[in-house]
Amino acid sequence: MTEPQRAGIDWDADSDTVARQLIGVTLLVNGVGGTIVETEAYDRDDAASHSFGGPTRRNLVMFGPPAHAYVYLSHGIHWCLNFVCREPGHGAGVLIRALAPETGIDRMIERRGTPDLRKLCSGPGKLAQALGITHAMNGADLAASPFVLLAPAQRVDVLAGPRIGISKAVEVPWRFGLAGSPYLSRPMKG
DNA sequence: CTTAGGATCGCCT
DNA sequence: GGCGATCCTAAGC
Repeated sequence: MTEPQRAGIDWDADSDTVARQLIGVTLLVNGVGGTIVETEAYDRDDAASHSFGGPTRRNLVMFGPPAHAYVYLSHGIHWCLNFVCREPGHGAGVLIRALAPETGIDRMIERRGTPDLRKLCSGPGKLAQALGITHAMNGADLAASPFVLLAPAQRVDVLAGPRIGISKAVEVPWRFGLAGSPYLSRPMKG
């Protein structure tokens, strides 16, 4: 096994900085994945964040060390993948909302039950299903198997806008997307 | 113990 | 654009 190229993320930075850095990074889980095209930042002093109000049984991983996976069940149906950031104990994270399917596409089609490439990973619940993310990966180290993070091959054009599906702090522009990508959960304005 | 409400998705009109 | 699925979490009594 060759050592995978490191993505070079500054995990100790603010969650919005990390969310922006993650656009263009290649994410593989057990060899399946592609280029991250959409993320959202969440932080402790953020009414829309699970970590708002301090540690609980569910959000405990958000208060652990950075560069680890925080996985939660949404609406009793969908698993969603987050990357913890900032210093240990802070309670910040980045929701991985969409990626461009590139590696292990057959496996993703099988898991999602559709051959439509645009429907494989264009949303946090779809992405988790396509990559085989479950609660078993909650708290897992992103620097170790089954995760691989690779730095962008070239400069990326990142757009920012309001986050999706929340009822508080709706105007905070902490959603980031790769400009022009057909694999976003929804188009970025501008 | 009870209950309201989700960082979503897909099918319906 | 609207809504039901489905179940866990956290807060309230």
